[in-house]
Amino acid sequence: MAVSPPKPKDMPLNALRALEAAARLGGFAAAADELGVTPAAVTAHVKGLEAELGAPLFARGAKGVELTALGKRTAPAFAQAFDALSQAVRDLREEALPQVVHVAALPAIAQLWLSPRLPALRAEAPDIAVSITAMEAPPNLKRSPYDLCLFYGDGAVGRITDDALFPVCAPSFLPRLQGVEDLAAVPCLSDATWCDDWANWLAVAVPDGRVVPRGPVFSLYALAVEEAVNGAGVLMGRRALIAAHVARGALVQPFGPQVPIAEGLHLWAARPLRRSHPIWRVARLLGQG
Amino acid sequence: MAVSPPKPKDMPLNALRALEAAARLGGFAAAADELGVTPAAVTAHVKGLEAELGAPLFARGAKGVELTALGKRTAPAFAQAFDALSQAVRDLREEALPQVVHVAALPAIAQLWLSPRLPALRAEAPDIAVSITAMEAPPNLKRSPYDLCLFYGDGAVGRITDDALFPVCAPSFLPRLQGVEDLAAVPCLSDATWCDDWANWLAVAVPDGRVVPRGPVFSLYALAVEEAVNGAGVLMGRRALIAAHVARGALVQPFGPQVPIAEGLHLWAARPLRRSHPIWRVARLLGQG
DNA sequence: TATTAGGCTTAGAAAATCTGAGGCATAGAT
DNA sequence: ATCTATGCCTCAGATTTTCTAAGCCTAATA
Repeated sequence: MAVSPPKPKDMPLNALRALEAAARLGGFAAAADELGVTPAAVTAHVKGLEAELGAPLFARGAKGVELTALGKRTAPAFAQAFDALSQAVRDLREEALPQVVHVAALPAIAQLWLSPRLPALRAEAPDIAVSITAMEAPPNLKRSPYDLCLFYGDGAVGRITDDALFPVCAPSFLPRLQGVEDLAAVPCLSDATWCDDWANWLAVAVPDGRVVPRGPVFSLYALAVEEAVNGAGVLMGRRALIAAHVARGALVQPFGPQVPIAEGLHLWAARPLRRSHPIWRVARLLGQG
Repeated sequence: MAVSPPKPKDMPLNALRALEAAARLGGFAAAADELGVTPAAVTAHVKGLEAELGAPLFARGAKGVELTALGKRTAPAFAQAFDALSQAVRDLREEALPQVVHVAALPAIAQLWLSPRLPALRAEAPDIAVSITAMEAPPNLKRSPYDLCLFYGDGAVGRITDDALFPVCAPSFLPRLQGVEDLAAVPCLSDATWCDDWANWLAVAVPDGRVVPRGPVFSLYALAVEEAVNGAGVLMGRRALIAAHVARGALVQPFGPQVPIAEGLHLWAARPLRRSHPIWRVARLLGQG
């Protein structure tokens, strides 16, 4: 029976967060990814909790981990608590700096769609600073410090614009593209993550389907666009992203139809907002632009 | 505009906890005490948050700190979130080890009142393990991993027993105590935290009040009791705590009245419990004993 | 005027946390 | 049946966070 200060240490908060993420995402690797650490760290955290608890929270299998009954019963409470905490942090940030709006967007969208609209945004709302972070996938808004997300998606809510595919090239490149069949003879630029765009367009434009496009692949769509502008080849363009270049004549459509795609640009916020709120104002200005 | 992994680090959880505690308790020193760290650590945490936030959360004054308007607005959300988190941890612990009940008690109560009752408790509920932690002040049940608290208090809810003061000594010491006035001539044992007990009893027993007790002071009441049993002097006893010694004849009351005191033994739980719950069973068994 | 209480600062120490490399086991593919 | 990919584990060492200790400062109190 100890007397004075036998500090009954609580469980470490970071370990609890790891547990929560692993439980919610169904795996240590996914949790590690969300938390921005290695899976080994998550392993260690969960193991520490289980050791202090004296009972396993996950059943380990070769195909991954699964929550034990104990974990299943207790995990939701942690999710809620951390949600509340994240929300509190977001509110705190916002109260402290109400004039900064953090936008998360796909790199291509950030550079090709959002960037050209920023001057107008600044003009309309000079009091608001817009900070943009590019990332491959939409963040978990409940856990990340972003106010708005701008990505491709396929619902109706939050849709800003639909999109369509069509080939484009520099005006100087036009002579080399008399018809669709010329595609087999010129470099066909494409993006690594949208590698299906060519096939999807060809399926409509050349249903007989004997044209197989070849050409360099870029990991950044904006790079491919730049190359197309420089006359490096023909690009399968996404209307929403190359509209500015087309409008200014830097890119032209040599032939063929515009093929609508299921996904369009979507903009959404972390939560409902008052109409007077800076985040809401930015969303409205972007949605109209 | 960074591209891939510009990890937008969240605020550190431990710093947020320090902020919450400081806001709730109204000072860094108090927060440090609750968290079991030095005030310097709390200072650093809060300063870190303020730096990242770009706005002060506390107004520093020489007499302590006070929340700024920003802090006042945002602190409650953190308190709620951490409450939820603590509750989740408590539930987790309980689900994992439903048969262990953690009791927090005043050292004197733990040793002199609770300890003698443990054998009966074990007999009645052999499936439950009772773990006891002694501490000077009741813990914040919302933030500490204790299931039951056993301390002196003065309400009606949760009261187990009232208490009263009267002098006691070893039977071998009786000859030296013919009357109240002899108190001035013998060692009067007392406890450091209950230093008023002698005065309170004398105020009733000897209203004229010319007796001034002198004698060793102990930081642990149980030590004073032990010394009294060993014939070292006369102790101002608290009935609830020395009942066992009196019953077995190790201590006797030489003279004078029993003076009721306002505070009695109180037992309370962190939250409402089902009657079948181990914690509830322990509480009931203690409340009846 | 001394004392006390509460907070700040700094440098250094301690502890938590993370990484990186190597392993193991299973599932599905060749 | 063997190969490959996935997902997790372990361990040692590195890094970062967090903490302490000691001294200073200010305002209120005695």
